[in-house]
Amino acid sequence: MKKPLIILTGPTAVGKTELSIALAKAINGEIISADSMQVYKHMDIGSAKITKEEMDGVIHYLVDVIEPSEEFNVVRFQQMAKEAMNIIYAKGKIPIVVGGTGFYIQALLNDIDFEDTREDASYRAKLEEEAKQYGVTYLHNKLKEVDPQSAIDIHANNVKRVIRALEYFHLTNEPISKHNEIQRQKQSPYNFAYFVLNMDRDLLYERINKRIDIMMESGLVREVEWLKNQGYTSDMVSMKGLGYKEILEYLDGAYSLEEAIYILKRDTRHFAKRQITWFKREKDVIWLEKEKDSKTSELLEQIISICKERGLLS
RNA sequence: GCCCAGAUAGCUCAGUCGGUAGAGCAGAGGACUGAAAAUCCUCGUGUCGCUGGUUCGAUUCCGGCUCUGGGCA
Repeated sequence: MKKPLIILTGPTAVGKTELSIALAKAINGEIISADSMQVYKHMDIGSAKITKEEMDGVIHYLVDVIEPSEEFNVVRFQQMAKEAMNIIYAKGKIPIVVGGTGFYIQALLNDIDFEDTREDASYRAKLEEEAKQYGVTYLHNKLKEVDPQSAIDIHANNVKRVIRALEYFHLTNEPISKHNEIQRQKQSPYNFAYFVLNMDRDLLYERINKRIDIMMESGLVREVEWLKNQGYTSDMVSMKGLGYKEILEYLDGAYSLEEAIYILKRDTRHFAKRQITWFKREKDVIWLEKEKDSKTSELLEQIISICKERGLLS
């Protein structure tokens, strides 16, 4: 018998948090965050991290659990999220995965197998050096030799993914394209309902702009200054997050605060668009349209009735 | 009031030695299977301010008008 799993996602600033709390309370569930930034400690304002008050007693996993200097990625997410799910199931409750990182959700939902494909930092560094030295085409040609399918799928300019494909081959002697092909066939081991909350694009962009103004008022600059003073640097994955990257560059004098805010708003809008593109491609997704005057209770009703239809709730 | 410079894509601007135009940004679409808030790909028709004139033909040259900067009074 497949175990139940509810997913609630959507682009940044659409209003996932509020709805997720209402949902968790209504069905006595617990929340697992699928957010690549809210996992980090000390990064509260820029990641729009849920506060203790907002949680309102609902138990959250994977929020505020690792240091900004630590490595975090899909695989760690998957492991930690699975552990959290087991704890929740043991209590006889339903896990609700909430957050905007589509890749993480996919890895968890379809239980993608990453086991035999560790990363090799020194080999990566070597390839990065080669890309700099001989250009992106050189690396891409290298990939063409060992994994022609990936060379077709991955654009030469996409150095990160070219490197990952080469690294995969280096470690396993198998093309990553084959691995992807197999993983893509996977069916989810869960009885799930995958909700994507979305709204009119212009309205969403307005909310994003406004949210960033609020972040600035709440002291985003101070937060980033503090992180900088703690020794966290721009080469860390955590500091590449939206809000951190831009403010850090402002603090380093790359541009004025006004420019930094403009870029931050713009890049956050671009990010939201990419998120939507991701969810459009995912199968078995249930879109929830949030209108300007939608009430949380109405959206909640929709979610619950669909969950009941699918046998997730009685 | 006079002088000068502008007025071209949502914005900033380029350009057409007269044959109805193109960049950046914004915006849109897409990819993604151990960096994913990362990384990468694709997409440019708009009364060329209005109105007369010259011309086979004007966004381009000439005149007038309107508006916007700047200067002089």
